Amino acid sequence: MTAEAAPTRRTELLAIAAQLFADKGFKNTTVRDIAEAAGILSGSLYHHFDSKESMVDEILSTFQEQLFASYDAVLASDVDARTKIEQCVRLSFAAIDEHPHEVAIFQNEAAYLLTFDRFGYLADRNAQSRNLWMTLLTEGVSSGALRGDLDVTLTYRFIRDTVWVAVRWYRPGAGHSHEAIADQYLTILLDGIATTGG
Amino acid sequence: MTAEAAPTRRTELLAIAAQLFADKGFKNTTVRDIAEAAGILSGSLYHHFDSKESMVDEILSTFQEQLFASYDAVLASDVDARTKIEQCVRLSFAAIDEHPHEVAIFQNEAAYLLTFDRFGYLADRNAQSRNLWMTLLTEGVSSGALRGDLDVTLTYRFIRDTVWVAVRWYRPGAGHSHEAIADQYLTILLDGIATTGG
DNA sequence: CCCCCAACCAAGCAATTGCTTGGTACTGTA
DNA sequence: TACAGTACCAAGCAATTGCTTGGTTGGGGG
Repeated sequence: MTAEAAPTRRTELLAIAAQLFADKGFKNTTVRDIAEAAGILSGSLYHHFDSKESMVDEILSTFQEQLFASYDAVLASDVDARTKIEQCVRLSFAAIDEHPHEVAIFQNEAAYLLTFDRFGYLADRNAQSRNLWMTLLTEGVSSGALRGDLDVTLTYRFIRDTVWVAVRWYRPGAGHSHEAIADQYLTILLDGIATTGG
Repeated sequence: MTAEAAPTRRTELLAIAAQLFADKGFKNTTVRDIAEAAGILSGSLYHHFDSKESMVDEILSTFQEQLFASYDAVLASDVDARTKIEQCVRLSFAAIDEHPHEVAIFQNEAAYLLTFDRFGYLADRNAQSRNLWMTLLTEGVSSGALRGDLDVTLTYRFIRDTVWVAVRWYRPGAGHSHEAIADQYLTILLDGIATTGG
């Protein structure tokens, strides 16, 4: 359905749609908005796509595939849990840097899109992400790298939320680099903001 | 405009609308949805409110007023910066517990609503909140209670995001209490998740 | 008994929405 | 020259949207 090497125009239109979906929301973006931004009429979009839903679908599924492939690479590597946690965090901030629109759409629209059957794969990806973090955190605790009194479920949620919600304010090429942000965040997460011995 | 002791029915309708706005989004909730949930016809809503916009407006402004009043109480108290930070965090999780719909609406719809003049006060509240946290964090750093190498702007964003985004998964009366969540979060924020001496 | 008024209904209007249909311009290939 | 395929236009339809209008109901105060 979505397969093979995409022609240019289709990809262009998806990028335009992604930006609008990210900025104004899916429901709040009309097909006429997308068409106007692309310099064509709204009906012409249906030469390229079945529906407005198909557009978000293709945007999100393509992104998720890339993202989880890079998570898998980290998991397969031969380092300890704490290092894997660090790498996953850095990787997530890098994803925000490279695909801000896609991340924003997922953050803002996932709950709504999940009410449709065709977006069930988003729930699967959520579960996959949850497993990943829970495994790493549990490993970290039992190996002694992380504090024993951690509630891993809560810690997972805090990490997930703080990392991804950064898409709301992070702008590529403005202020901090995504690497610098990841550094600061990891410092806070791992060692806290209080002075030691407080 | 919004003043004085509210009659019962109006408040009921606002509560119904708030739940729908929080669950499905403002744009994605129709006046017919609200009316149906209230057991009346959509036109009858306009006996109580000017417009759909007026409903969110009243929901959000009322909540923000309460919230910032309680922040002010903390700021006026005579304790050190670190204690004030702790109290503000606890207070925020308590707000999520007591007004989950209002918090969710503000989190999800603020960006969109800010495109209308009438919601300009939301930007003012954001600035007010930013000032509050930046002041407390800067005080904490200069008094030596917080680490000197902190980027206070980034730290402010991390705290703000992590606290408020909890509204996405926190459900009053299920699993952890909001106090327990605040405890865990403060532990992580202040002392980190790594074992000391790592 | 009358009147008032808050709360609501019944019906519908104008605008906006996603999407369809039938046709046209242009480009490359044989 | 004929043909095919891509990318688009022009026009409009059916459904949904927020909101309006004029009228009805039922309970409480005088």
